[in-house]
Amino acid sequence: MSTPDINSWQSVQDEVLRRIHNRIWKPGAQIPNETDLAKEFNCGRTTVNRALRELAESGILERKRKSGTRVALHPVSRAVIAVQIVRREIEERGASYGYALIDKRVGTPPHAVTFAMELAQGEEMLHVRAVHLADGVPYALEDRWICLRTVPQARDYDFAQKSANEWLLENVPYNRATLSILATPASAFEQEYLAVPDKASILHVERATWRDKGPVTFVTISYQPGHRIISTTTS
Amino acid sequence: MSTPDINSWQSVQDEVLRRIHNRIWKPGAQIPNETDLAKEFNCGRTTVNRALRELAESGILERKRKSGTRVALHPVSRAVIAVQIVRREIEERGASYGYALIDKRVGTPPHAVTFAMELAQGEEMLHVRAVHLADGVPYALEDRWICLRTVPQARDYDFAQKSANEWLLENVPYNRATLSILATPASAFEQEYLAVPDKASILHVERATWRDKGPVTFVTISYQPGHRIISTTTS
DNA sequence: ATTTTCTTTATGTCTGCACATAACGAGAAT
DNA sequence: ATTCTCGTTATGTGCAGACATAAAGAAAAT
Repeated sequence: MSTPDINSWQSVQDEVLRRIHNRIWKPGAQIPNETDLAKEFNCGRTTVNRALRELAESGILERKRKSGTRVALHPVSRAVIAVQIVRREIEERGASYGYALIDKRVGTPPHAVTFAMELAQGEEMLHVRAVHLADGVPYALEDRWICLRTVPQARDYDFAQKSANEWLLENVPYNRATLSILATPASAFEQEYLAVPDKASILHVERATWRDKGPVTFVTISYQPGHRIISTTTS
Repeated sequence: MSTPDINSWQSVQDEVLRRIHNRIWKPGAQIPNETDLAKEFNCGRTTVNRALRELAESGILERKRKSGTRVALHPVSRAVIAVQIVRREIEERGASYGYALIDKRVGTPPHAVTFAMELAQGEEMLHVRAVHLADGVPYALEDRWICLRTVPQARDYDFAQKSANEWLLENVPYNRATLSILATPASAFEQEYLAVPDKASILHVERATWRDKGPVTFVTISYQPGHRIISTTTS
């Protein structure tokens, strides 16, 4: 064989990627099966399997039993964004973190919220709003609805010191989550608490979480104009 | 053992997740090592390893050689967004796809572009602008700079029929990519071609790609107001 | 006390082998 | 021709055993 021993799953992956990038294996074309590749690379089939499995997960290859493996025609690359507590986000930028509770009250959530949480209307929930500060300047607004049926202990917790963002993460585990990113002009509320001009363009991240079948919370994080969400590179 | 045989990596993962959700294993706490878990679940260590490895990749567990495995204190959950060609995006919504080239010319890109592509200034690049239509209505604008040094064949390609988006993906492979999401008020250009009112809030996705060391392209996709980027759920 | 070296431990990976499972396609039964 | 059955094939997964490697902690040397 011209290729020297390629006997780590990482090096197999590298070689496969090289062949795809160099069009030795063209988009849509089938590649040799695992057994043959293992023979060529002089390694175990398990090793080849792991290399190819990961590439399939990342969308570069398409695999089907019996049919074999082919190079994806229109690779759907997956951009991964890290979702973490806002305090961490701010601290990672090297800024000092500050937090202020705006209000906390029980009420009936608007349609948009019950819809996103897959709930019928009318149920009372806890509404918590707060502002996260970076070096004393408003960095993001948190507008959160907490389901009191799933998280009754939230009613009595005072969110003045610790943000609901952190409190929930530490105390209420979740199973399932959705995330959605959108842009809107700044609302009057956002204008006031983010201290931005009229009609500024605000980036929002909406996130709903569930614990088993029970809805936990729905939150909108609204960032200062100019904020960017940056994806860590994949493939 | 109280637990019946758990001998697929998927079921091991489920059981581990169950214990984390039920606080049997608390955030920050160490969990038994692979060998012990394999014994308890009556399966091979390989199986446990795969289950735990995946959970570590998804940020739920933190693993370190010798130290062992612990439940992440502040899990950084990873939201995955699918990045694909705009035509597919539109077709998946059940709309008919349309495309129109706005202009194509050679010029010097602005600072923002050369910065994102990690280039010095002054190099001439191909600037292509186009609009993608869903059911005849503007869906997104594509504003793209193509590096003629890396992709010289782009100069002579006529982007009137096929969008640069698709042409590049089919003809110029890339290794590395960055992605960034932001919101801005609609520019005059966007107002005109997206047919939106003054000061509308536009969601942009910026993406730069490289082939080995060579910059390939930098593109901004600007969506209609109200557009959402939705993440596929992870764990 | 500080630094260096060694041992121990848990994870990381590779291997060969086995069997499970999806799915294509040939051939039989209708 | 259509439907059904079944063998073939490639991927998916499980296992035991082995060695590699990072890293914490103990022991030894300075």
